Amino acid sequence: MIQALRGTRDILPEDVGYWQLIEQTAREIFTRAVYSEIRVPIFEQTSLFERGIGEATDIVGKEMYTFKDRGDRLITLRPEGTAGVVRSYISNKLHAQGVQRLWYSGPMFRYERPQAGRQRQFHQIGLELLGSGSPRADVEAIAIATDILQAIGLSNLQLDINSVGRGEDRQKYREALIAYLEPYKEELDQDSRDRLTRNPLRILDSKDQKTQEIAQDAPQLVEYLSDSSKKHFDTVLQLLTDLDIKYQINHCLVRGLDYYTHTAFEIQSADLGAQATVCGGGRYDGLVGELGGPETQAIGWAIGMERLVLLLQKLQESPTAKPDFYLVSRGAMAEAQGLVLAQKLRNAGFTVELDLSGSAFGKQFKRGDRSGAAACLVLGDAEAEKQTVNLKWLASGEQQAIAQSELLAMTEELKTKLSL
RNA sequence: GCGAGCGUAGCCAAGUGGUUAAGGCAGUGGAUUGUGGUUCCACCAUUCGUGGGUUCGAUUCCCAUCGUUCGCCCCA
Repeated sequence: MIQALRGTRDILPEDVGYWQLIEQTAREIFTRAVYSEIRVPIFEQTSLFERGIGEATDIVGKEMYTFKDRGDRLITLRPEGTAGVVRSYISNKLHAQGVQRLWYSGPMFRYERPQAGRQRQFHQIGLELLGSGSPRADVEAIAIATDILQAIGLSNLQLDINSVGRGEDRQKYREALIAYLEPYKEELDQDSRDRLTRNPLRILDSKDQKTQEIAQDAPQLVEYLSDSSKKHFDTVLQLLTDLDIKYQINHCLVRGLDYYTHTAFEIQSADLGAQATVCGGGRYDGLVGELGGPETQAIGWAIGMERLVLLLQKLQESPTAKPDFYLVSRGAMAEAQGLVLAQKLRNAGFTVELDLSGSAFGKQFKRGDRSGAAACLVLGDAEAEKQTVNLKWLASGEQQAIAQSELLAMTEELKTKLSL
């Protein structure tokens, strides 16, 4: 048997309702803030991600799906959305049109060990706001994220926020941190020792007891922030308070992608396992310039769809569509008329499920009942002969014979009855 | 990339080194050849993820492999 590749998953009809709920909610909220959808390619030149995300990051170093195509081009399946959107912003000179408010959704690919809430092909909805350095831009972006999460019914979420400063601030801090930690090298846990040169900021977040103690007295990133960066951060926090968005400052919060500057944030759920982050993002004022565009200030985030679905599954049954009518028919003439009637009702705006089995009426009713339909439409030889149809409301059992033409003429009445 | 657990039907599962692998849900057919939600009956795994080994004999023990779950790492 051919099985789906490791870390990929089929989203089956029984679950697709969750996905549609999330997508629809996000779309509405984006639209209200006048964000436009952008659709960019799923694969790009490998160098885009190397330059954008950073050569030293885990994502680029060991998680990308990279291959050569038949034309010998080095290609990578996108591991995240921002680099592609920024590339498009530059290629299409969108910067010439002022501030760009964009959103996207779709699959991303990372070669990781799968576990709950982590797959190799996973899906994100993301926002990118390009062309503004205002703290209000940061807060608008964050507010849209919290609105979406709230609108789909999630609570018990926590917003962690930090400022990672400008690239050069962070570089200076990084050096100071390494200088501080170096003497303790032997006392650090194995993971942290490995991170010392690669990603020292993450050491502050280590779960190891001893490492925690050492990290207590380490220099703090805030001390290295420029005055303007501090001011920006303070304003962001003030604006969040104005919007009544609760947050927690987390000085250890750093993001794994090199392009972040100033504001960095994560939204986590306590109801997930180790993969608790449902939304992550931040400001990336250097990226557009880095990739060959004009210096442009920007902020963005991405939501992990699979993780949201996991949370929703705990909260509610999968939203499924129930038909208004279930059409029961038996006999050649009746079945032909039934198909025509079903189509006409559908065109009039009703959802109609057509029983194709040709089995006994009893069986068809049983299936009709299970479909959750409000009513059955029954067509047998007798009805076909007279061009009528029996309308049976399943809740009450009440049944009436109606001319087919009349049924189609009473759509308003039916819609009222179905509360459509 | 590292550590640990798991893998019996579409789903949930019981089971044992020995001729025929419980049960439930779902599905299909029938009781009821024109009327559902209840009930009853029948059917539904030559096979226990896959490959190899040990054994007279393995779904059961061992190894490998694939998948999955949890944690580390990383991240959405």
